[in-house]
Amino acid sequence: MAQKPSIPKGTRDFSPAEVARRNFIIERIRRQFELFGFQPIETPAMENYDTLMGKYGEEGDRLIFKILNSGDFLSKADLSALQQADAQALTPQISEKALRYDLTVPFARYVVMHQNELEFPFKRYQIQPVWRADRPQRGRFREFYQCDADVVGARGTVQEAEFIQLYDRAFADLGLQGVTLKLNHRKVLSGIAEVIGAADRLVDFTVALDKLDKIGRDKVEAEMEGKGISREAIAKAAPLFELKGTASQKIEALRGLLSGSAQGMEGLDELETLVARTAALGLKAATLELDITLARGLNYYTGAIFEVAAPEGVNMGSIGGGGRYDDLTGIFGLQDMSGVGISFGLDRIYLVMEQLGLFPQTLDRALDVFCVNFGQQEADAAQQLVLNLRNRGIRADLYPTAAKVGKQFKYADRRAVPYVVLIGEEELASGTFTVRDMQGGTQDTYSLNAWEQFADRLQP
RNA sequence: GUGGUUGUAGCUCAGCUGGUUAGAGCGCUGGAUUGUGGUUCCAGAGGUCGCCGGUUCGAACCCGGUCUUCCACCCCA
Repeated sequence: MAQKPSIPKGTRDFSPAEVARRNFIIERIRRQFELFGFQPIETPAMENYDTLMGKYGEEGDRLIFKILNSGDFLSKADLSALQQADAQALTPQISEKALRYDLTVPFARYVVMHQNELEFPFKRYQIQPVWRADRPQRGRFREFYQCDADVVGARGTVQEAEFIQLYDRAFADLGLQGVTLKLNHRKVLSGIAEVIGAADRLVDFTVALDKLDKIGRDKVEAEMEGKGISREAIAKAAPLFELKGTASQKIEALRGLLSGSAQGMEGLDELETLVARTAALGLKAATLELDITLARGLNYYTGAIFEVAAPEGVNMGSIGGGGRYDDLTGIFGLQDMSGVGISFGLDRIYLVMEQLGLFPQTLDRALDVFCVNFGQQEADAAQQLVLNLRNRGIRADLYPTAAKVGKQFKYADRRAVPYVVLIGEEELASGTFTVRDMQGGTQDTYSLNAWEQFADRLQP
């Protein structure tokens, strides 16, 4: 009995057309990464269990794919945890590796391990798959690609401004107009929590605030209260719910609220600098928006926070995100190494571009010239012609068998080949080949010796 | 992790309150057309009804479990 084939939940196969489109996105993003001075690295699909655990919060730990040890792993384990059905205690006993959950923590590990070989500030980019044991949904997979660019070893806001430009150029290069670059600052969030007297409830406060767009002010306030934030504190935060206007106007309004918080004012100064610099440099495809409700990755971000929203009308979670983390390498023993980075979510960008019909049609064409096979002798001549064309950089192929001509034409049609070459008995006798323009339906004849005339027509 | 949803031919889907041989369109194969695709006509192949178990004289249909899909949470790219 044949086994019914399947792949794990949340994973996908990619067809030739899909790979061509994914590569299109990757190439454009990579081009911008390199134009901005980033260098590529790659890291293993698996990291040591201890490298990953505890870096993404409790929720993150749950979503990390753990790899079962090989061999007779039970004999080495302390099985009391198994008897008590305590998965949390048992897992480290039987697993010492895990699949990469993101590209940032492996990068931090890389920087610490290779610190003596690196030139700081070190600018790296990395385009690789990551794995999360999440429940799949549209735009949410268990295996997906991230495209990250990070800089470590430099402080200041110049780099943040660079990343805003990088985002914008990449989306412009992809032809994806209308994305929103949301900007916030961890110090501003901390400052708010400080001045309203809820500094110890920072995460609960920001997580609730983050839902403002989705559930509205009343429910946000109710959730804050439910998390133990006092009514008095919530009342003090009222100006947050009424922020309006341009980024500068919002910053002005926040200065009033945060005047009692040194770090809050520091965050506002940085945001103001970033907004001003971005205004001076200009944006091609994206708009910058100050969003005080943006609260992501608070486990390690310490400065500016970025998130990218798809163009309006496209139902998709964030298609990118990033921020500054002052001490990510500290946990691996390298202190005072400030970093800042951004990430592009390849799979979500793909879905957005597909929905908006932004992929170039030429991506569907994998072959420029297709040569019909009429039999042994004709095929010999055809093969030589095909090789000549390939040497010119033209994608050309010869059908492998002398199948019916109708069938071969149908094949060429399916593969969207623009030109079909015929070298049959007649052509062979006269030393020529016939070219059919599949779109126009016209046919021309060239001498085999003058094949470059045909090549010139394809590549003027 | 919580709650819901989906699964029938390669694809998109019909299939009544359980009842004989499970259908359509598209696609596929062959032919009309032994040197011409995308149009047309004719013929044909193709299905353990996701999987396991249960109820029943009888299950694609009812029940339980499981896997999968999609959705809302949680969280996130």
